[in-house]
Amino acid sequence: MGTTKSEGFSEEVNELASLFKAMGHPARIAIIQFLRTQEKCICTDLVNELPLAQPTISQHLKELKNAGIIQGSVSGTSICYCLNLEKISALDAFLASLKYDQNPTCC
Amino acid sequence: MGTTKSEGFSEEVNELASLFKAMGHPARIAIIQFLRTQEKCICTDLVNELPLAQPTISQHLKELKNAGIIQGSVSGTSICYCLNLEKISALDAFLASLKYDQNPTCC
DNA sequence: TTATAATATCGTAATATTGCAATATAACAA
DNA sequence: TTGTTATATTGCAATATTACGATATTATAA
Repeated sequence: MGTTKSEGFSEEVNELASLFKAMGHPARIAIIQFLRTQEKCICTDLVNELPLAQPTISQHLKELKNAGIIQGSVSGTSICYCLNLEKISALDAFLASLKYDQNPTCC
Repeated sequence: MGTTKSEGFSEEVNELASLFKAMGHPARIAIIQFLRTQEKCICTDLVNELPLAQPTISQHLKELKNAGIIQGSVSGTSICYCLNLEKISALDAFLASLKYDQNPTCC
């Protein structure tokens, strides 16, 4: 136990869950919000922006990257991280569908 | 350590993170998807639907409820759980805003 | 009242996550 | 080369999450 049980759930459900999970941390939401405002997104800026140590931020960036929510391209000594709109759209589509399919007679 | 650091992040960031976190589990996504299709949403149905034991499902329902993503109203021996569209919309709005604010020159 | 059915809570073992200091790596500058 | 700057990795202690059996609770049925 302690492990999340993924067998018995559809691929789609597991994929959505892991994307939401990747966004389920304030540091990672803050990173995403920051990326949105930046032309060039360098990790040093984040170290100055977030109340966390550099290794911790690096770890959060890695999780977002593993989930496919951000993409990073090396650019000399620094790295340009950007949002991957495909994944964002997948989550957005799921949430939007919930709004429209809602049974109005329930609760 | 081990605790998520929430000081130093805005209220909004913390709230979004905790909503995403609540959705970051396959069982909880499956619950949400199931609720969407049901007129009456009773936990017993979920027990037959999900590959998890009843106490585990009850626990996941509680987490969704604590996050405000679902609402439950007692109805005799059973409970009618429903989606709270307000929270769903908050997440949806956040994701939608990411799509539109994206800097096209980045990456 | 007693039984039954639906759901919640408790306790606990297994595992995962978080945060950071220390250290490594990699690219560029002097 | 040596230094410097930006980022990643490692190792680890503290805490959180997950799953479930056992048990409690609560509402109705008999």
